Amino acid sequence: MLNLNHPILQKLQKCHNLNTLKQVHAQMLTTGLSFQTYYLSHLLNTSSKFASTYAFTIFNHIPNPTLFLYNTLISSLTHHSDQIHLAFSLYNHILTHKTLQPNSFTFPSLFKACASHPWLQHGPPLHAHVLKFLQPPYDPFVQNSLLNFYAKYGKLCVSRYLFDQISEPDLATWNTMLAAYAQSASHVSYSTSFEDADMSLEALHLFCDMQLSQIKPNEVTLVALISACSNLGALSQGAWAHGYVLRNNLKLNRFVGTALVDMYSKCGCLNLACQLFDELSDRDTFCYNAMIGGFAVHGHGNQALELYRNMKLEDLVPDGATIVVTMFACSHGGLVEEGLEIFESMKGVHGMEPKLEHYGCLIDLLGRAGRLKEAEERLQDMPMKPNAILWRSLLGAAKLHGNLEMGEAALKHLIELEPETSGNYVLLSNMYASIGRWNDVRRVRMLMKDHGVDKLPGFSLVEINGAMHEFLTGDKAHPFSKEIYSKIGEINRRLLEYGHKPRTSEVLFDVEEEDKEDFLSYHSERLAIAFALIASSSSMPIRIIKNLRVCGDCHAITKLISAAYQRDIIVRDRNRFHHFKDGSCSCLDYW
DNA sequence: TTAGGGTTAG
Repeated sequence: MLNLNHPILQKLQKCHNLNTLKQVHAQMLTTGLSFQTYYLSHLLNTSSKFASTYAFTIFNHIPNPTLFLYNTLISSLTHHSDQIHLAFSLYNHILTHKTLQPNSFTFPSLFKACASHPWLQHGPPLHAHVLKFLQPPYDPFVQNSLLNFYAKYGKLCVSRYLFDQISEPDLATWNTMLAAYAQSASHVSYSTSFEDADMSLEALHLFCDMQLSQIKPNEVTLVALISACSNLGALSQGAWAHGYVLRNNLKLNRFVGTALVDMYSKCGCLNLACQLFDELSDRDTFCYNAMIGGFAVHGHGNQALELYRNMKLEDLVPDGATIVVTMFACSHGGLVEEGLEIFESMKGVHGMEPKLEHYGCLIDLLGRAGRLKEAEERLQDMPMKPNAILWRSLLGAAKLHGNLEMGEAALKHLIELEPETSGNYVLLSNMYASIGRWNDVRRVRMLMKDHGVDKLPGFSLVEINGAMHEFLTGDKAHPFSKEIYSKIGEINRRLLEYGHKPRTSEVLFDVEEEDKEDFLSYHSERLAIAFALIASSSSMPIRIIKNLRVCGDCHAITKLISAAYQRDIIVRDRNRFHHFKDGSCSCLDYW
């Protein structure tokens, strides 16, 4: 064991600059090699960047470093993103060394480093080295770091292939694979696409497989499972996972807690999310971010701001994500001045440099509030190149406030950046349709055709008695299809009595008025609502999850249904939640 | 000495 009372180590503890460290180092070189090895590992275990940089300098003075020493130093260097290149240079030392070659301890930290940009490309060649230098069966640490790497590299199928090769996966291996599915799904976006849903469903299936094996889940397992439920909006399964934590005496630590707060919020149960958040004992910035984000997507701007201010009372410092969710809350709550103040405070108060996503929030904040000119100016003055999300935000604002010229300009940039994304064309096309410029609608349709773009099919999910039912626009595949369409007829007749006039301008195509009305009637969320009205208890709120944004007509009609049928309807669309109750919506028509 | 967990603009 290392003697921590050794005078050189005592001096080392007091070193806070390079000059004093150099003096200590000179003394260290007078000691034996074994002491130097201990000394280095001690230095590295402090995990401070200063220490690992200095250890690297000292390392170069050691005549015959052992593989143990190389591995220790590589691992330490990979903990700091700006020193990863040093870790790889040491790895190359090993490769060129006459008598050394990498072992099972060398690879895991390197694969961890490869799991993030800009080191992703280094992963596959490193995998080849594993095959060259190690003998199967491979060490579980190496296998797990490989699974994790391929998931982050965007090759989830390779992770799964490697996972399937492992005859008896251990706890960490199950957890790695589960987390890979859950993270790949949420990573794409907050929306639910077919692919995201598939990945989250796969996580749920994998958890079932795990239960059939002899491996008992731990907190890490449950975090992945709960995240998958958040992505799917699967409340029953998420609540079951919460129950699992309690039944099995797993710790409700801040990881599990944050995942649950996020899950309840993304499944539409903001009250449960709040209750859980209040009960968490060791909250950190992540917990706050999840809760502020929850208030934000449910349209509770003031509560989000209150929490943002309160986190300082717990000595917690906001990070980049805190700013994003809080500005989102301001943007969707019409709290423009408050949002601007937070953006300005990033640099001034918190010493943070705004990133692309923060400018995104800023443009959305100004644009949504109708301050289009300012939004455009801020976009032009940004220190980095605007991405597609930013232009789409400006396009959305231009559409909302009827500024065609700005919309057209934004679309031009968008098509350059994302020629294959249908949503961009649809936004502009709807803008033309809303003012009856059908020739322009046709022109956009042609443009879509030229670029080989198809309109993304809209779909909605609704949970009835624990089972998820899926509907596409105009879908007739459901076993109760006949009843559903007949219910839609009844709803339409009833809403006419409420004075509803369909907003046919929302239909993308130039068709006869009556046909347009039909087309609107069969948007996927209408089918889902009609089915829920038939199949669920009248005392239960209807919960819908939609992959696209709700169209203006569906939004108007859902408000009326909530009054006419006295049902609370909660819709999670691509961006946020809409709580329909007694004829109005929580978004205050500001979405 | 080495692997697996929560939040984030449209």
